[in-house]
Amino acid sequence: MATTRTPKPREGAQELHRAGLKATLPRLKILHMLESGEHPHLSAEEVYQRLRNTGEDVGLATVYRVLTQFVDAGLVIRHHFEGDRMVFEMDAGGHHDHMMCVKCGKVFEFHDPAIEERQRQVAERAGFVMEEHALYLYGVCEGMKKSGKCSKK
Amino acid sequence: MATTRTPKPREGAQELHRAGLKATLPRLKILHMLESGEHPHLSAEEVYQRLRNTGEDVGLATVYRVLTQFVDAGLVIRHHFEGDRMVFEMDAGGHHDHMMCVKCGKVFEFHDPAIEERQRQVAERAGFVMEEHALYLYGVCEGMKKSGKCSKK
DNA sequence: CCGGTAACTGAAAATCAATCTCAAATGAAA
DNA sequence: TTTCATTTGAGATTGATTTTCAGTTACCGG
Repeated sequence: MATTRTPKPREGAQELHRAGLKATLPRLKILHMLESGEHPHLSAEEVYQRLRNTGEDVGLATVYRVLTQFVDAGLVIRHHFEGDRMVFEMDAGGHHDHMMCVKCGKVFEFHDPAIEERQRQVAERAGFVMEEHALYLYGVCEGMKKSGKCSKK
Repeated sequence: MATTRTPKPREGAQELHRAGLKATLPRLKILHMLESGEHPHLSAEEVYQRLRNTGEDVGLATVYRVLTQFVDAGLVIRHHFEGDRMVFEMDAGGHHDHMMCVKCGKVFEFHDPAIEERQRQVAERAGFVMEEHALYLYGVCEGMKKSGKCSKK
């Protein structure tokens, strides 16, 4: 009766196994954090800090390793914002590009089929087989335009 | 009469002064290298190496400093290719985006007014004041598709 | 043409993000 | 459980870029 095994998040385990990864604690924790959607875009450092703040004991190296594995497994997408450290985000399927506020770091997402199509055409015209693209817009978000302070970040 | 490149770049001095910078040897050398257009996209390391190969005696730190000053002065544009080191290019005025071969590193330039316009619209719709954007396409260039070897890089 | 002075430079040290190393810990399968 | 390959954490390492600082150099005034 007292089969009280650790009452842990068995949910994510499936996902990890499907990806060919053992369902270890660090991996489950990180997967959870990204899936929660509370902070869709996180750097390795940020993931690390948040885990620590929650009292978890994971190494920074592990965070980097795991995030890279998630990217390789197609679970997560990695972004390289201008000059910034890299940030990670769950791959929810629907492709989208990003717009970042240079004042507060807030990130907006958007998708524009017309732009996508033009990109394809441009690549083709140049004799390229396009594999991927990175489109980032930088500017000042509504909140920062006036108030000078932004809710996010 | 030979209107070719001035062997001793006294020309650049004007440009530097206009930018509020003293016309020092390292700066003139670097400006010249970028202006020559022989290699439109160069990393700090590459600029440094090329200078050394020409027998010039400049420090790597100086190359980095000068390039950053040029960027701040609006003379040069800095790019951050996916995960790569940053590369610099003269700001010739006409804006353009880049397409890079993931096999050989060759860089193509292109400009698509339609894409630019859509970007502006997207930003506006999101309440952003767009300041800049970065659009990079990655793929396999014509040369690499077949031969497996590319003239460039 | 000749200083004086602030700007500039090179070399070495410092930073910073990201990766690697390796012994210890852990997951999963028998 | 027992085993064994995988995974982890801490710290060392790398590689790019930045900073520090003492020694130059460019440029303005005389």
